[in-house]
Amino acid sequence: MKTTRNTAAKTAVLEVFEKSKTALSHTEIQKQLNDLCDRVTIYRILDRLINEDVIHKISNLDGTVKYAKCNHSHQRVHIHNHAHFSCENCHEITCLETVKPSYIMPHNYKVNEINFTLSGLCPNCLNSNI
Amino acid sequence: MKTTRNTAAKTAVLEVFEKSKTALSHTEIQKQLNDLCDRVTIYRILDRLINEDVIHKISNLDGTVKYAKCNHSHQRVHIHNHAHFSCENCHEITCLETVKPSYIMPHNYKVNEINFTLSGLCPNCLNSNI
DNA sequence: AATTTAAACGCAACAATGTTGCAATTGATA
DNA sequence: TATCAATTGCAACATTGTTGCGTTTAAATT
Repeated sequence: MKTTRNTAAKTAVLEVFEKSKTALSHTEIQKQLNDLCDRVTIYRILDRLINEDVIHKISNLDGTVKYAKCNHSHQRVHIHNHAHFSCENCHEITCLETVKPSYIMPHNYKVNEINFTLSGLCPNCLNSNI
Repeated sequence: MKTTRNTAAKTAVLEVFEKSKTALSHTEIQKQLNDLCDRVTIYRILDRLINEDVIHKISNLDGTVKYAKCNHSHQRVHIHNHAHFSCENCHEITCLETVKPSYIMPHNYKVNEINFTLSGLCPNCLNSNI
């Protein structure tokens, strides 16, 4: 079995996630790291963190991709079935841990994963009277 | 006001959509058109068709983007709040027009659009005993 | 049918995002 | 400390999408 290592770059990426309340894109992470490591290294760290179930990947409506820390629900099988909110004004993406959609599927489909993303105005931008 | 024209390329793109039951990516459309027109032209046609509310854009879980014909619900405001199903085996994306999620939002959010994508196995692949 | 003109097009160039191969470096273990 | 596989940097490449500009063309007007 392959082991995983704690490197300076990985620690730095994790710190960036700890400090952020919202989901981050690869580019945003790169800027915050301030050239501590290569662009490619960040991609590989993100891949590892996803495999380790430390972060999860979010595909936004407009095609952009972001990453967010997982709230450790101590379950054996970790499914990200919570919703994400994408603000049209500030472009921040937040996890709505409490929002879980209910729905009725047609027969003959096997659902393994769901992605529920809402977009509009977040509380911050709504209050700013945009 | 700007007018819109019926060009050979646009007609061909529409025919491709008519023939397809599933959502299509830009690359898939290009292949089916068999170099009838330029890559860029397809992008511009897709943009126009979205503006005309003839097709809609779907961002998949894995970050890929596809387009599908709109089922004309003769409403004044056209909102695509139906679900999409993405098959993990054959990678086809289909619109689940009948599936609409219900959910409860926290206060202070203004929701303008929702994206509900489910992934797993479609009926075809489920029956094939993958 | 010929003229007009803005929409649509092709081409080239560019930007953003993500991937791969490989040699060099480094963390963790013995 | 020596070892060795995990990790990294670098270069190169692939894919996807955008922009500018000169040319072509649909369709309305004459």
